[in-house]
Amino acid sequence: MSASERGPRERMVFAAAQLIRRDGVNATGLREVAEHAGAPRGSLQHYFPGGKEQLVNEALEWAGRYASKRVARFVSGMSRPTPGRLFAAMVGQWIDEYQSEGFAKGCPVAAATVDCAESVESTRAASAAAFAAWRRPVARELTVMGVPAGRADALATLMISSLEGAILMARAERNVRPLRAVSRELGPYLDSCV
Amino acid sequence: MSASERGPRERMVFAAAQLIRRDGVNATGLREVAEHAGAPRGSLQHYFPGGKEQLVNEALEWAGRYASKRVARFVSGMSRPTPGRLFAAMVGQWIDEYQSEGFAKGCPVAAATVDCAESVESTRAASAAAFAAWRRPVARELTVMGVPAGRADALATLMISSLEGAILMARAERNVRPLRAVSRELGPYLDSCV
DNA sequence: TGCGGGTTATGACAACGGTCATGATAATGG
DNA sequence: CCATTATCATGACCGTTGTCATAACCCGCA
Repeated sequence: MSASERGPRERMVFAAAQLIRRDGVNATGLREVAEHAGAPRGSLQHYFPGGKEQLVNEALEWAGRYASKRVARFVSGMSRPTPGRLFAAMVGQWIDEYQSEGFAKGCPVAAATVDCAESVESTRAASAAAFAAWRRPVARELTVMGVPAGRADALATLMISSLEGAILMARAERNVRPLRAVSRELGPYLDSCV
Repeated sequence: MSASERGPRERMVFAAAQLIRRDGVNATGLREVAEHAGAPRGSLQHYFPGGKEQLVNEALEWAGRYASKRVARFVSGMSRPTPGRLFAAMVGQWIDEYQSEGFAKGCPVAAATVDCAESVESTRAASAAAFAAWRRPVARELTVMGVPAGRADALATLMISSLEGAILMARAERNVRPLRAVSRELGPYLDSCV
């Protein structure tokens, strides 16, 4: 998740995602995004003629792709992957971040859903797409692991839901306890579904 | 959850909670809260000298108490309560609301966590308190149902996390599918923990 | 009747938001 | 070399926000 030195456009999308993660969509100013990306303010209207709405939606797209890639990487890095181990890896990434960097940031898709689901239709759709882009590879990996096709999608939904909720509670408590709890409680059950 | 005809102070706290549920904390204006509560704008500074921060925190307190009461009511309304049935009731309340009133509103505690966890310390603490006020009675009921004391809190955390995440996904998708999925998948497992 | 508190009402203020208009500069290609 | 696009830079506009100051109202009580 490094702020890689791509073009200014990508940097602004990335910066938007990070600021949304921390403060939510409405509290994230465009001037702040530009500054945080080391990009000129004028570039915003050039690269994102659709305004803040477009920038936010692209940040969600980015987040969906990122989550999807992480799932594939988690599984490919395991010698004998199981549903519980995949879930532990997904949760573990958040535990690691919170322990090493503090509880400043949450999930950008959750933030966009909370802030825009009712007020900005295109962003609501982008949130749904991001969740789907995340859930799809999880479900696919579950079927590869032996989960019946009919249950894979529901289990993937359960995994992502539990993680999202635990992220919220962990940030509120400033404690990784909720993340550990869902990982420990749900992991064995997921493995029993193969 | 009726907008009962209490004093104007309670009405404003209630209205704040509802608007936060819909638009998040930052997009909820104080003028809008007063109007929505049928209360004069001047009353805000009179009843809430601590400003928006105090109002939001009290709305979270209200939400925590409300959730706590609901849990007790769910259990007391069951002839033979089990963990899975309690979870189904908690999820079912959201399914019912979304099917009858649309997907406009989410959980106010989630909204406050997303919007204020990093920017307003007192509100972060209020969010944590609300989550705790919700989790405590759930864990207590689980132990009454026979769940080992050592696991009750973790299972309560799992239940609330899954519900919160499913609420987010349901709002994004404008579909109760995620709520049904977590209810169906997690219910049997919860019952196996007695 | 008049006093005094708890309320309500209204307007102003400073700050900040997203957006747009307008130029300046850099890069590119004929 | 020029011209045409791409990118950057800056300032202004208008709406909204939270907050505050001020004053009027209301109603029980003396």
